Amino acid sequence: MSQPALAAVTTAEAIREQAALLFFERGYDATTLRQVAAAVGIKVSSLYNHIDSKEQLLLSVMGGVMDDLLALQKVAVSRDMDVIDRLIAVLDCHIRFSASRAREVFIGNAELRSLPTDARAKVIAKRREYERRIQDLIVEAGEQGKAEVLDARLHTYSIVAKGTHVASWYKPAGALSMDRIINIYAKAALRELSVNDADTRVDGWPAAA
Amino acid sequence: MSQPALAAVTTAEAIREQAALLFFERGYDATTLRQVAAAVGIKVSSLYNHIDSKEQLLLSVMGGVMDDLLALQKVAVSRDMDVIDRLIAVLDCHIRFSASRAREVFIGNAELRSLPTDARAKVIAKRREYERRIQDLIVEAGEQGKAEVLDARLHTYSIVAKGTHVASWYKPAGALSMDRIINIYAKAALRELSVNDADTRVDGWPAAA
DNA sequence: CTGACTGACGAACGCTTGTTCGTCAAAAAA
DNA sequence: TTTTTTGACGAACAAGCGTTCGTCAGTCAG
Repeated sequence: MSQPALAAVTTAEAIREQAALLFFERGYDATTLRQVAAAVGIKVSSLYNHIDSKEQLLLSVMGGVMDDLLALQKVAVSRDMDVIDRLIAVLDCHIRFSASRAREVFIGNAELRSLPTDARAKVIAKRREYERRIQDLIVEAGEQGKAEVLDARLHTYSIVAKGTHVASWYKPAGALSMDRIINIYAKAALRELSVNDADTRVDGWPAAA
Repeated sequence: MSQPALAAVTTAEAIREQAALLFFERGYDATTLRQVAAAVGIKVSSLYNHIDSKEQLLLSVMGGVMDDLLALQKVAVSRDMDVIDRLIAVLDCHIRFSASRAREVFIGNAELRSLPTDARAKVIAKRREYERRIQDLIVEAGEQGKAEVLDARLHTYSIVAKGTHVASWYKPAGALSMDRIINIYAKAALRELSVNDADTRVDGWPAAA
C-alpha cells in the first residue's frame, strides 16, 4: 500500500525486488533483513516463509543475471553476419543490458565478494567466458584487416568498463536516452578499434541498409 | 613480525595500510575492527589509541585520494600546450593514478555510500570537478576541429570508466605493464575522439618530439 | 630516582545482527 | 463442516559488532 507501484504479484517477488533496491543503494552487508522486511511491509520473521537465508537471498537476486547476459550475447554472436556487424550486435547487447538491468548488473559487480567462494567462482567463470567472446570477435576483426587492434584484452576491458560504469549511473528518466547511449558507445568502441566506416555502420543499426 | 614487509613506520600508518587492504578485498562493512587489529598485530582496544572510530578510519583511508588526483590533474592541464597534448597529459595522469594507487581509488569508488552524508557530498563535488575538467578539454578540442566529438559527457564517462576499471584489476606484477596500459588506453581514447594523429602523438609522449 | 606519558591489553558494555520457534488467524482442501 | 496448509507475527536466541574503561608495563624527561 505504502510501497511504490513496482509490479510484484508474489510476496517472494516483492522481497527480491526490495532487496535488490536496498542492496543497490546501501550494499549487501549494510542492508538489514529488517530493512528488507519493512520495505516489503512485513516483519523479519515472516521473511523466512519465503527465503532460506540472507546469503541465498543475495544469490537469488544476482542469480540469473550473468546467465541472461550470456544467453543474449550468444544470440548476438550466432547470427550469420560480417564480423563488424556481429561486434556491433555484441556492443548493443552489452550496453543495453547494462542499462536496462542496471541494478542487478551493478549488484552483480559490486557484491561478488559477498558471495560464498564456490558461487563466486562460478560467476567469475561465466564472466570470463563473456569477455572471451568479445575478445575473440576483436581478434577476428583484426585478422581480417577490418580493425586495427592495439591490444585485444585492453580493448575488451574498455568495452566492459563502459557497461559497468553505465550500470552505476543510468536512470530511465535521465537526460540521455538508452538508444543514444548505446549508439554513441558503439561508435566510440568501433572508433577505438579504427574500424573504417565506424560511425555510418552504427547509424544503420539494427535496421537493414 | 608476521606481517608482510609493507613499509609502515608508525603503528597508525600500519593500521591505515592494513585497513585499506581489508576494505579493498572484503569491503568496509564486512571488515571487522578485530580483523584490522589482528592484521596489524595488536588487539582491538589498542586500535583506539590511534583512531577515533571505524568511520573516521575509512575517511582517513579514502581521505586525500581525491585531493591528490585533482592536484595532479591541475598540473597536467595547466601546462602551456596544444589541447590534444593537454588531453594526453590528463589521460596519462588519470590512468597512471588509477593503477598506481589502485586500492585507494577502488575503495574511494566502492565505499562512497559508506560515508556519512556530508563527507560523501564533498567527495562527489570533487569528482564532478575532476570530470568537468576532462569534459572541458574534450569540448575545446572539438571546437578547435581537432576532435570529432560525439557526446562530450559520454566520452568523459568512457575515460573515467577505464580508470575505475583499471583500479579493480591492476596488479604491479601483472602481465600488462603500467606504461603499456597507459599508452594503449591513451591511444584508444584519442581514437574514440577521432583525433587525427592519435597513435603517433601518444608514442612521442611525454618525451619531446 | 622519580614522575609523567605512551600504548597494549582484558573485560565488559549496549546494541544489532541473522535466525529459530510456537502461536494463531485466515484461506484452501477435504 | 472439518481438516490442512499458508503465512504473518512477537519473543527470544547466541553471536558478533563498535566502543569504553581501568590497569599496567615500558619509555623518556626532569
